[in-house]
Amino acid sequence: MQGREIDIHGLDPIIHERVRLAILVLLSETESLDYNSLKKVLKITDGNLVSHLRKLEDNGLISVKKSFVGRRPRTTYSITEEGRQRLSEYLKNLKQLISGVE
Amino acid sequence: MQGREIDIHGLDPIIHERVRLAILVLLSETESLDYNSLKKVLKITDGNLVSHLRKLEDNGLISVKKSFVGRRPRTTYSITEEGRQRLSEYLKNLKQLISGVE
DNA sequence: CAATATACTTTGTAACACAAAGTAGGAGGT
DNA sequence: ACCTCCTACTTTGTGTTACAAAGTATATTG
Repeated sequence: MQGREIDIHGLDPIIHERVRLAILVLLSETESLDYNSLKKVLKITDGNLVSHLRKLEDNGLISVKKSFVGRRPRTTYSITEEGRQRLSEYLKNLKQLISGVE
Repeated sequence: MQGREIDIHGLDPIIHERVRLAILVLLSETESLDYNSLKKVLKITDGNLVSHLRKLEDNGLISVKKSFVGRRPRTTYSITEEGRQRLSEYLKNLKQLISGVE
């Protein structure tokens, strides 16, 4: 217990939020995902999804590309290099925290 | 990506908070911890710590015992059986979410 | 008697998550 | 021409939250 290292401040609050963590994980696994795919997978409301995406974008963790498929708009999200690194750092700290439970 | 199962709602919001998660992990590793040990390990303010402990207690995840050592008060915290189970369930879902990154 | 320790409570603030409803601009159907 | 649907939002609102700072009661130590 005294030898146990606990660093909650290593858990980036921008990343440590359920929806945003899920988005980053999803984006880290694929090249990119569009808005509707994210909405379907995450099962959350539009307002909710958009605000989390905006926060991730504002923090430089994801990038956004707007295009058209036929005449329909498509917004596509990708994780940035910085996002990948910060996610990795977050996961390192998270795993250290939860390692040894059970 | 379409086969990927993502269930953010399986991540209990009571547990999914940095300080509370850390407290539960710490308590799951030892018999019990007193207030001051928690404060030292977590490096947070009193008000902050107390409020998180209260929330965990109110939700039945930890139990609280008050005693005296000499004439000094000592408050001791333990994880409950329910807390252990809910932490375990939370961790199962969390690990599933972050598995496969990198 | 002053300072320190324990374990809080009170007060305040700024941020946050989330839902519900509304919007624009085009597509497709009748 | 009209209506509904789709995408990707924005706006508005509500209730909760995390957190810090400061104060408190009780007791011990210097």
